[in-house]
Formats: sequence, C-alpha cells, structure tokens
Amino acid sequence: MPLQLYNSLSRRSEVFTPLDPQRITVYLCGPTVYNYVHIGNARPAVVFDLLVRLLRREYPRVVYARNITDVDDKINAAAQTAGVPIAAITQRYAAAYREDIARLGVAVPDVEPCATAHMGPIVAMCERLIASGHAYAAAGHVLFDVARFPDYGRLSGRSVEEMIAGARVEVAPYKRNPADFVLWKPSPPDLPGWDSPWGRGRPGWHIECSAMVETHLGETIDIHAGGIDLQFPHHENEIAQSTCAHGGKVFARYWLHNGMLTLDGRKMSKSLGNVLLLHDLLQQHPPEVLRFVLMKAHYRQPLDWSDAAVQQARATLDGWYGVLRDLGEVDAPALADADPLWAGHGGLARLHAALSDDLNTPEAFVAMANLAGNARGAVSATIEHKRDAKAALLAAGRLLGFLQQDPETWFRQTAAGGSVDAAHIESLIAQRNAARAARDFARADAVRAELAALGIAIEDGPRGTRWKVATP
RNA sequence: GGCCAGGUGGCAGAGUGGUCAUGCAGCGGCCUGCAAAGCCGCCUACGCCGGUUCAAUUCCGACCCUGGCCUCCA
Repeated sequence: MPLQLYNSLSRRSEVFTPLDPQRITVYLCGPTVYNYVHIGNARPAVVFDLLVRLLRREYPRVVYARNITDVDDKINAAAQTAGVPIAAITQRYAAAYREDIARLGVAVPDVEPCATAHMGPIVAMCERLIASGHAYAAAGHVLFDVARFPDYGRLSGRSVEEMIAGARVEVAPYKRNPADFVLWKPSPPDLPGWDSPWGRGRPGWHIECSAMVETHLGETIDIHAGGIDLQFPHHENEIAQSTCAHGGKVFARYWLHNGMLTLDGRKMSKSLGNVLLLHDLLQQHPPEVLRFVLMKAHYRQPLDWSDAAVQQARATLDGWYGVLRDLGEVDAPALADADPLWAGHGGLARLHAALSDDLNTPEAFVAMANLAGNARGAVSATIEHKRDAKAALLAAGRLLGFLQQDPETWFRQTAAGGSVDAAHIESLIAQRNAARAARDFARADAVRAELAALGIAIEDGPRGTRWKVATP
C-alpha cells in the first residue's frame, strides 16, 4: 500500500515518491512563541508527527524540521509589556511548547530551528534575491517583487490581480506593487534588530522559513506542511522566495495543510480570543485523550473541540484499555516495524492501509475498533490467541501513539494526573468484601458509597474486586 | 465582493453508483446480592430541487446554509 498524500499544490491525491529515498525531508511551520499555544496549534504537530512515523517505517532516513518563530511583532509587544528582553519570552514559551507537545506523544523533531539563529542565511537570501532582480531595497526595507515570479498565487489559487483587488490593507508607498511583501524591515532602537546591508532591522515573517529550510533540508524538499490558514500568504511567499533564490528549482514537492480547529464552529485563534490552551487542557485530561480528539477527524477537515468530544475520546480509550487490563497477565511481544504480521494480520494491514491513504485516521480508528474487538474476544480464548491479539492491538496503538501505558495506571489516574491513596481504597474494599461474605449488603453498599464519595468506582469480577478512578 | 472547502443517523465521523462504516450515547435482554465491566440484540443518515442512469447519499447543474482565506494566525 503506497503512501498517498493530498497535495495542496495539485489539489489532488498523489502517490508519495521521494526525491531521494535515502533522505526524506519534511518541514512543518511551528508556533510563534509569545504565549502558551492553544489546542489548535497542537493539531499540525500531532498529525504531521504521525506522517513522520509512517515515513520512518518506510525509509531509512527522514529529516524532519519543525521551526519555532522567535522574532515577531507580537513577541516584541509581549516583551515590552513585561519589560523583559524578547528572549525571556521566547525561551519560556518555547520550552513550554516542547514540554506540552511531548506529553501528547509527539516525538522531538530532528531539527527545531529558530529564526534568531539564522540571521546570516536570512540576510544572505535577501541579498541573493536582490542580486537576481526578484527583490528590491526601499526605505530601509527589502521587498519581494511579485511581478518577477509568474507562479505567484498558484498554491492558494489566486491571481495577483485578485489579491490587489481584495486588499484590505493600506499599501505602503515604497512598494512597486501592492502585493509585494516584506523580506526585511527596519527596527527602531527600542526593538530587536540585526545589522544588515540595509541598516539595523529584522526579518519579515516568511523569509525565516525559506532560510531555515535551505539551511537544514536543502533547496528542494519533499514535504512542507502547516495549517491551511498559512497557505496564503505565508506559504505562497515561501515558494516565491525560495524558488527565486534557487534559480527556479522546485521548493517543496508536496504541500500538506491541516484544517482548522474550531470552538463552537468558529476558528480557534489567538486574535479571536476563543482559545483553549494546551497547557491548561493537560491539567484537566489525560494527554492521550487530547491526542485522540485531535486525530478523530481527518486532518484536512475542520475539527470542532467540545467537552462531548473529549468525553467520547475518554470513553473509547477506556474501552481499549479495558481490553488490555483483561489481558494484563498475557505477555505479548512487541512487534517490530518490519514484522510480517503488519501485512499478514487483517487488522494491522487495515490500519496501515488507512494511514497510507492520506492519513485517514477515522478509518484507522475503525481498524483499532476491530483489533480491540478481536482482543476482547481473545480474553476467553487460548493463550496463543491472547498473545497474538494483544500484540496486534499494542502494535497498532504504538503506531497511532496510544495504549503504551499500564492499564491499571490508566484507570487509576486522576484528572490532574495526581495519585490516589491506594492503600486506603484497598482497605475499604476489604471491609466491603468482608461484609459481602457475611451477606451484610447494607454494609457493603455503604462502603461502596464511601468509595464513590472518594471518586472511586469498583467492579466485582471473578477474580475479585477491582477499582478505578470514576470518570464523571 | 473574490477564491476555496464542507453540509451524513441523538452526538462525533469515514466512505461508496446497487449487501455492513465505525465509535460514543440510548433502548431491550443475559450476567450480577446490587452495581460496573462484558456479552447478545435493536434504533435513527446521507441539506434542497432538478438532471444523467436499470439504479445516486455517491456523478452533473442550480439553489440554500456553514466554515476558512483574502490582515497576524496551526
């Protein structure tokens, strides 16, 4: 099952064929770090991490870069408000981003470049673009001349004429063309700045990605990803800069865009203020639940965040972990990526086929439901069946980023990730079971109520009474 | 206004020219001291109007509605 990806550039699904199978290059536009990121910002990190997981299974070397934007007017504003250097802001929130995203099960990218560490390549790219006639200096700025790039607008499907007609911003007088965009702009003394041939200044937003892609991945990369809201102007401008800086070479061969995360049907965005911070949600829910919600819809579709969605995710994961708990004593082997069972096992093959079809995670969840169902059925089967079914479920979970913790730990976690007094609970359960043995059910139910008041639910089974933290 | 997506059962959410999505919730039953878990069964779909077709939720056209981009934004 070859990997198929929907390429925004061609507006169709294409079989992924790398430029160099020995070195796959992927770039994802990461966050601007002036505050904690919201859950919408986590979506591309999660879904494209899944893409990279798939690629790593197929290819010996994948170089995955996810940048951090640490130069930006909003960062400047936050730093000035706080009365600190921008680095104090960016380092704090970049660290929080890395930590919070990691908790979602997202692997650390191979490269995590920052704009401030690439001023040399940024200035050099500006100079090259001026030298080749694709950019010009004016009033301390360097501007890209969109008239010199005929393909401008191809990615986003709009013409320069349309853009000018629809422009809602005042056109700076030093622009040759209203659609020209800034590569470099002057910085007053009170703002961060770097020396350049055009005076002390700072880069425009788009040029950093072009420079960092060039530095770490090369002139032509396989996959460039990001949110659909970046398609224009950010990615359009990246294409223009990079293509022109590299003598017309293709910049990125596959463009992938994730849909927006919404809250009550409206796009979640910092400027609208309707944000749920990842950092806060991680205090309220298990990280796996958040990851599940982010993968529940196909990555190109809009995804509406809601308490109901979170609860559904929790319920489904409870079901999966419940199977694993019932198979707790079964010693299942970990399946290697190259294990033939991936192709030979119906459930695993279906999972892999689903993900290979443009990361169809909803279909992947169907495969998971099948695998969990098989494992459930194996609970009362032979040890071989149990082992195989559990191994398959765990392998599938590992690929998707789920089910890798101990089931008992899963069921005993509290909302905030804290712990409960297990000894006390066990003691109460012993009291209750003594009452049950004496057929004093009133007493037994009283103890159950006491446990419920502590937020503990109990289940009597053939192998005794087990407990878990009750979910509301 | 221009450009681009999408409208599926109580909710979430895939997919397909002609048997089943799936999950969650709900309902009935089994099991259980009770409950939970589990098991068995049940339930409701494809915005609207035309067209193509033996057959359309699926293709085509119009319409209505929603969202995104056009300005910082994942």
